Amino acid sequence: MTPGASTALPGRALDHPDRADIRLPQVLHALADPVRLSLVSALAATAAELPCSAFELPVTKSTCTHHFRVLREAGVIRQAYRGTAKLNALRRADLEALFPGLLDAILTAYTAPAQARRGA
Amino acid sequence: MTPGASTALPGRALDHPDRADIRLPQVLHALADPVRLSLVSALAATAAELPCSAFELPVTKSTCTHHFRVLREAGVIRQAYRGTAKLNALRRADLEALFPGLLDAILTAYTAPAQARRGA
DNA sequence: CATGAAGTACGAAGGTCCTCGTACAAGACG
DNA sequence: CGTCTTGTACGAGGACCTTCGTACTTCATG
Repeated sequence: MTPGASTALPGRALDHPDRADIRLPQVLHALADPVRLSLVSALAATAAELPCSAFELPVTKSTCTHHFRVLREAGVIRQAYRGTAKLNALRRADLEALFPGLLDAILTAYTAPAQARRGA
Repeated sequence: MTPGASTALPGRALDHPDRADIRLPQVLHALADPVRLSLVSALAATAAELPCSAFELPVTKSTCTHHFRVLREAGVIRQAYRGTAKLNALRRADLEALFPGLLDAILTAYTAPAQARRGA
């Protein structure tokens, strides 16, 4: 299942798509899920690397692993092991180079969704 | 003004979500499909209302109807009958008010996808 | 009226996705 | 070494999505 992607990482290695292999439909699909949208929003808010356990999600660990994998395989986040934890970080530079303004527009729309909806 | 184009349509009526009911995940999901992305791109390029038959799609009429319905129910386009034809138009103002910059970012990413992909 | 064009409704097949439970692997630590 | 934490792998169930074919409606026009 691992097509020779082993490098010099301490633990296991993870497959990430090259910047040139990131596709817009896949990114949009990855961000079209509420759970993943909240993950990405949390990552963008901290601007740091977070382990999976730092998120409070309404799903189980298995599902969490699944969502992180979808985000990673779409090219939205980068994951790296550090001990038993796995740190997650947004691929802001890659996304900005490929789709300028897209991530910010989505994060803005997600973080401030009420301005045009009601007076709240 | 076009006769009877404001309140009651001459033929059948179509359900459109209110601006306040447009949801980001649904919009992203609607735009995550290559067929629908091409539809939206074509609509944005002409900045006019187009009938369904104006698009050359690799799918049948039934599938085309389905995709237009997904876009309409997500709040991305507005549809109106005119005779036997059905005109489609982007809901740019609504989308821009709810998700500033989102549509432009997606259209830019879709229309000019090769600039940052050089060397691949 | 008859014909044709544009689009819809309905149902079906095949695939994908989200969620979960359970069993397991890798590292930290006493 | 034994145990705990963190996360994975695998499979299953149920829902949803995409695509199509066929029959149908609606409207324009000769």
